[in-house]
Amino acid sequence: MAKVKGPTPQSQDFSQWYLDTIQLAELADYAPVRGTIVVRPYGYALWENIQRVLDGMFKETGHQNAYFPLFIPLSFLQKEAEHVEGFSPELAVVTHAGGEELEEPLAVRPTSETIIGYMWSRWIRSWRDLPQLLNQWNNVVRWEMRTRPFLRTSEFLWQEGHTAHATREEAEDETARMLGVYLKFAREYAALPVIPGKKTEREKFAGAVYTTTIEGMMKDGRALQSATSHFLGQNFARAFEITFQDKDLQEKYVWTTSWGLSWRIIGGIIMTHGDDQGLVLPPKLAPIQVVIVPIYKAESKERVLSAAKTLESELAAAGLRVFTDDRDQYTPGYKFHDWELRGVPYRVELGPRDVEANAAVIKSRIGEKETVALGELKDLLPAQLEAFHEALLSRALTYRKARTRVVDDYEAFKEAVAEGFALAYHCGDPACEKAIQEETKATARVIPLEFPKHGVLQDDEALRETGEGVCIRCGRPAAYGRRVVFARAY
RNA sequence: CGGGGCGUAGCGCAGUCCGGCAGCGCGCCUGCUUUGGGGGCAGGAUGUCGCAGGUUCAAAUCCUGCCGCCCCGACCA
Repeated sequence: MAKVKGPTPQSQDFSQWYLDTIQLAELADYAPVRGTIVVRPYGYALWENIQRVLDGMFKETGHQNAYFPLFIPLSFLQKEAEHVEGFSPELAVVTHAGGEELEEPLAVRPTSETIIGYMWSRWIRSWRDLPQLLNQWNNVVRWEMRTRPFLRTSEFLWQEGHTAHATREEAEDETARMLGVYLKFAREYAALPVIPGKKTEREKFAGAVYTTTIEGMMKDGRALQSATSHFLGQNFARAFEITFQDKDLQEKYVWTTSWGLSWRIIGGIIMTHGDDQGLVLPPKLAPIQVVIVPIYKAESKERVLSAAKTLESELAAAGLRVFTDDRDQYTPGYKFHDWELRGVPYRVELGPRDVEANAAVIKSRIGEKETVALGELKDLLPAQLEAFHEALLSRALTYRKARTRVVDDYEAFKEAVAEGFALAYHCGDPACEKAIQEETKATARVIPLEFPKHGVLQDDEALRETGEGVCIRCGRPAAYGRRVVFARAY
């Protein structure tokens, strides 16, 4: 037994566990500039899988990718009142270039509504130019005061979708449709049981009419906003004069939406599924789904490695992302720990005894070892990975439900948000929300809603209930006609 | 911006009080051996002691100034 190389236990210090795990699993490392990170190959492979899946879903819903510039004239950000107020404090601004002071400072984009709005004002003339259904994969910069890898970094990677429509109905429909895409991605690929719904006025996007969101619960009971889809109304259309001539010959402002998902979702995956051994990755996104660890002595090395390579080819042919760890300098035990730390869903151990018996030992990242005939693996493992996904999703949902409490008095509310989610009535007054935050550190995370047309449904009966009540804090009549999810958030 | 802490090998740290050969663990390199849950033995490499100045025969250590990072708070789609 040698020294233990592993993350700080979750129970001891969850935040430290998170930071340790990212470093030890080689997902990312700190970069020289405060708040910036380097995404290492293993972490980037995870991001690429996220990109590939989501990009396919965007294309299926009719969107096209484009690319808008990193630099935006500072004046653009100032055209929409709420937008400028929301983003000014965290803007990075370029004042010098080419050895000279610039005539107009350039904002490094914190998001692209403004520059896209500007371009649309030039491109859109007729109702025939609508809808515009665009997406871009890029980086944005927001100079946050406190940073944390993946969750809040000075620069981050994401996708931002932007659409423009002829009617309000169409734009609102788009907003709900894309929330549905994110919800599907979260549940069916990332195994994250998230709660869909609307943000309160206080928590909405700066410049939106309203913001929809999916909110997840991390293993420490805190909430993570995992993606957002905004209905922007005509706010940006008016700011940038984006108009079109409609069928009825009238000149009208377009209706726009925007929606985004960032690498923060990686943080969500880590903190939802991980354990004291390290990462646990959902199989559909895992860079490596199955790792083969060959076990041999000098005399059996050739036989075992040959069998491992044959198996690798078979599994790859069956569509699995498989890797054979034939590093000679490490013992099998070391490799077991190493791949568990990296969250690989399934491991196949292949030694002389197994090769002799035409079998292998398999072990799920969250289960026990079992012996299986070699020939069965290519059919068995894909089914096992599917089951693994379901196990992660249901485990996380069970956990969230256990840490969610329906509360009707403020003391119970305080206890609930110290541990997880509180479902409570609220008056809807932003000042009251602020007071709650000051008194409990909790904020309104989401008003649970469903949009059945787009598959946006709750996974917990308690989130579906409607009703009238009085505000948990001030006792005034409640808004929204249902309970709101409150929690401490990342 | 307020409060606290830390800068010494790739990483984690001791040494600083009381000035006197630059250390420990892990990792890394070489060889032999080992390999079914983080092996063993032997040998080896690696330092602008955050930066600048000062005191001294002598500074990681004392003095002065500066810089950076981390944590807590404020801030934050």
